[in-house]
Parts: sequence; C-alpha cells; structure tokens
Amino acid sequence: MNRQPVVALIGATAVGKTALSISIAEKLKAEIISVDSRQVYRYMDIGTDKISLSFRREIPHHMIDIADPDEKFTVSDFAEKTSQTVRRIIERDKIPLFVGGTPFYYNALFHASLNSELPSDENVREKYETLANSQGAELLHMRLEQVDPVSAERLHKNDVKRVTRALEIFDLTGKAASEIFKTGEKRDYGFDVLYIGLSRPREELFSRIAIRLEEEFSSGFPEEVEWLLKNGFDERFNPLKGLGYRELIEYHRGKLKLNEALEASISRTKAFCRRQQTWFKKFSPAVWFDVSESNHEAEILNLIQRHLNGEDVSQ
RNA sequence: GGUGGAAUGGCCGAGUGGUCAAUGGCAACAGACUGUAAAUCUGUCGACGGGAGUCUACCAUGGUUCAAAUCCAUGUUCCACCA
Repeated sequence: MNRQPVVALIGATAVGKTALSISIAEKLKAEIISVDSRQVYRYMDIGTDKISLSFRREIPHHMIDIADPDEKFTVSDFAEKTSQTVRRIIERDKIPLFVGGTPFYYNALFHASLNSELPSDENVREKYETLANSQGAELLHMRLEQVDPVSAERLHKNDVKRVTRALEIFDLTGKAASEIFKTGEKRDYGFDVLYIGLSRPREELFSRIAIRLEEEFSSGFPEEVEWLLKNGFDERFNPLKGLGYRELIEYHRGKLKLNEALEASISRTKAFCRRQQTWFKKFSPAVWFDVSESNHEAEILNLIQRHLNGEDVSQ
C-alpha cells in the first residue's frame, strides 16, 4: 500500500506552533488541519487560543468550530473526519499541514491505534459510573477482574474512566476489551507522517504559559465562560472541564477569586504540558527543533519538502 | 515594657516521648493512555546506595530520659493582645 506522506507540526502548548504554521502554510500553499481536541468546539475561542478569523480567511483551517460544546465528539470522529478532509485537500492538489497539540488524536490518525469496531453506549457508561460513585472504584475494578482479567491487570483501580470503558465494551460485545485490542482490525488511514517537533527549555515554556493565560484572562476569557454558562454550556460537558474553563466556571460560581482561578489554570496547564511531552517522546519519525533562539523556518521548510517528495529524512 | 502564642522537609501544614525521614496539600519530576484525552489515572519526592542499610534532619545551644520534632532551661526571631 502506497502511503500518503504528510507532515505534522507538534510541540507542547505555548511553544509557538501557530505562528510558525501560518508562515509555513503561506510559503507551501498548504491548508492547516488543527489537531486540537478543544478547538473543535464553537464558542470556545479565547481559552483555546484559536487562530483569528482574519488568518483563517487567508489560509484554510480545518477541524475548528465543528461541534457544539454539549455535543459528543470523540477521537474516532476526529480521525474519520480528518482523514476525509485530508483526502479532499489532496485531491485539490493542496498540501495538508497538521498542527496542534493533542497527542491522542495524532496517535489515532497516524499510528493505527484504534480498533475498527468498538461500540459505545452512554447509558451503560453512566450505569457503571453511578455504581462507582455509590459503591466505590474498587468494586468496579473487581467486576472487571471477573470478565476481563487482562484489562483489570493493566488498569489501576482508581482509573474509573478506563475501568468503566472496559466494562462497557464487555457489556456491549460480550468480549473482553483486551481480546478485541489484541485480535481486532485496526483503523489505518494510510498516512506516512513526519513529525516536526518544536521545543523550548521547559522554564521558558512555563513562563510563556503563564503570560498567555494572564493575557487571556485580561482580554475576555472570563466573559467567554460567562457567556457559555449563560447558554447552558457548563461543566456537565467535558469540553468545559478544560484548562481555564473549569477554573473560570468556579470563579463565576463564587468558589474561586479571579486570581486564584488564574493560578490554578496556569498550574494545570503546566501539568498538561508535561503530559504532552511524555506522549511526544514516543512519536516517530520526528525531527526536533529548539525554537527558543531561532524558529528554524528554512530548515523546516526544506525538511517538509523532502519528506513530501518521498525522501527519508528521519536521519 | 508586660502577658500569651508560634518556629517542622522547596512552600503551606499535621504531628505533642518510642511504631517518625515525619499524615496531608502545593510545587517539582517520571510515567500510563483504544470513541470523555485540555479528560482520567499512577509513581517518585532529605542525602548516599541496586538493595539491606548508613548518615543528616523538625530555630539555636544545653539538659532530662534507655529513647525527644514532641518534656525542661536559656537564647534568637515572628505573631497577637495589654501598656
């Protein structure tokens, strides 16, 4: 099978992906695919650091503003929709440029990590989460041990979400999730990705995170969350549990002062930044550039061209 | 000047004779990740050592005791109240 070469610009939050992506996309005449689990939602603009509309008129951006915050939108949706979008871009003789910081989504898109057939059912899920709440996480884990000991072994008993999901899969299919993972068919979208990683010393990353959040907090982020709440988009919906959103909801509910919400948001974003880096370490092939001194644009453009021409550039 | 209270590991903070290298939280660091992923979860966290363990630690000094972060004395600093 002939794999389609594509390029993804990765890196931790606030490293400077967006700025560079615009410049590169202009020179390459590329269209940008946002790989960002929160930018897919409408009305969540400031807190997700979404690119401005004026830029979006210059360069087409995909996978932004495609769902409402109370809508279910999953990795699977992302991967399916993105792969179709990319096919269309390529048919138009344009170049897709992946840009974003959601490692899990890259994993689904480029590493054939998802199984083809995996059902899900809100009701079953809710049933188990309720059970965990009333009877404790341990009980849930013990149940899993009975139907799917391999998954139970792998999953920590406190990880209620994953234990729930494993039980959900068993209920819906009658088969152990671990078994399906092992033997089932994977979704391979046929891409041959080259990751271009942008990095900075962590200290610098952390201070950029703080600066960015301070700016967002003083330029409309609290009001954005107020608007969302007023329109019924609250913490019941997962997107609103995101960085800054969760904290600003607590601010609007009077549980946190504004500066406390800011501090908490900064802390949680730093933790997220570390998690992203843990994922990215395993992404390959990848070429990393420290962009704290220079943005390495010329080198990056060159690498991209070569990879798209089918050369092996992963050194 | 008087009276009362407090000083604990990077920070906050529990501990009031042995089971204490010291609960917990934060920060920091490492990690897991199959349709919620900016979600969810785990581990490490005084120093040296692979480990058994050894050493240094709860403001300072001295003391009581088989044994002190915990008791006593003195000193230092801080807080509160009264002058």
